Amino acid sequence: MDRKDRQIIRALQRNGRMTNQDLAESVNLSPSPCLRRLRNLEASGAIRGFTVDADPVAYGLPITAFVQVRLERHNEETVRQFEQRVTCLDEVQECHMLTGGTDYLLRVVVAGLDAYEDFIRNRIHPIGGIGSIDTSFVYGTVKKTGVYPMIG
Amino acid sequence: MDRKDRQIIRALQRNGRMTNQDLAESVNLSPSPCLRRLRNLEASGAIRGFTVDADPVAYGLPITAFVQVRLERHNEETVRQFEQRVTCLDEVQECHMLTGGTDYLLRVVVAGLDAYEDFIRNRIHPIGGIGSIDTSFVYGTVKKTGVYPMIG
DNA sequence: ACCTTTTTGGCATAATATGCCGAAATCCTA
DNA sequence: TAGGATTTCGGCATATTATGCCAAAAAGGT
Repeated sequence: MDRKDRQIIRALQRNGRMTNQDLAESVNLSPSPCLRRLRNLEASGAIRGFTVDADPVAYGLPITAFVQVRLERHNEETVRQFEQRVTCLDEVQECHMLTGGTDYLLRVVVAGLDAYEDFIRNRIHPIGGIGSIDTSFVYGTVKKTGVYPMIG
Repeated sequence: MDRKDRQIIRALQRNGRMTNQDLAESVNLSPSPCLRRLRNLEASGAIRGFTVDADPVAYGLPITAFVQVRLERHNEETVRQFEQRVTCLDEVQECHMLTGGTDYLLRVVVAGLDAYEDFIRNRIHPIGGIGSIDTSFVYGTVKKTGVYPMIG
């Protein structure tokens, strides 16, 4: 992972579907070595994959919520059960383990407030072992970028 | 935005760089109308862009933090100033406005704990008008997907 | 300075995207 | 439900792009 690899990543974070020729030009390489670097970044896991940034409202998911979850107990079985079940829920876009007061932070997308109530009651609570849930709804996004800061 | 458009979005969320021919096959269309739908989704804003999912650790950003920010006052000038300044900070990958106890939730990536301290002291605090900052570091990610749940 | 290893650039071929056309399907109205 | 208008589709020709291979240049070590 040298300076050129980071340039390639940043260029693709700005436009993940740009052609290899444009990518090569933007990092001052000819197409051949540029494509080889890209494939190496994929093979090494530095590039996990490519995605599309779709407007959730246009898609039909107008509600985004951040959900802070605390477990009742932290024995292995409770933790394992929670993580395994949460991974299977399509509404959960992310689930992170956090330092501080809460154990997990989830980002959840749903079609409406009624769908959110259904999600909490019939998807989350049945998992069991949950101590507390604290929901914050997103009512505006000031910034959203996938471009990492420059290094070196 | 019909069923096929949502299929296209979900397919591209799984692999944003798949060829139009593979995409067409996965949604049971021939390449021509599939590409036309894709271009329409881009033009309408339903598709905002394409990105690469890069491993921040491999890139050189091992620390990810969620930062909850409350402002001292909520007059227009304080809010405008905060949002304008935060948008310019490369370490800030996301900034959302939230219901509940905190005004803003930021996702921040940095090269280390010292870089985080520098970020808070020399980038965030100088903005002014900030009431409180509550940082939670990510020490594990249970799930991270860009694929929306199926609708219809 | 020499040799080894790695990375690069160019080229030929295969795969893909793009734009345009007529045909099929869908939708609206009577 | 029949008719006509509108939308969406599939196929084809052309232009653009990706891929794999080889020799040359650059980088690194002794």
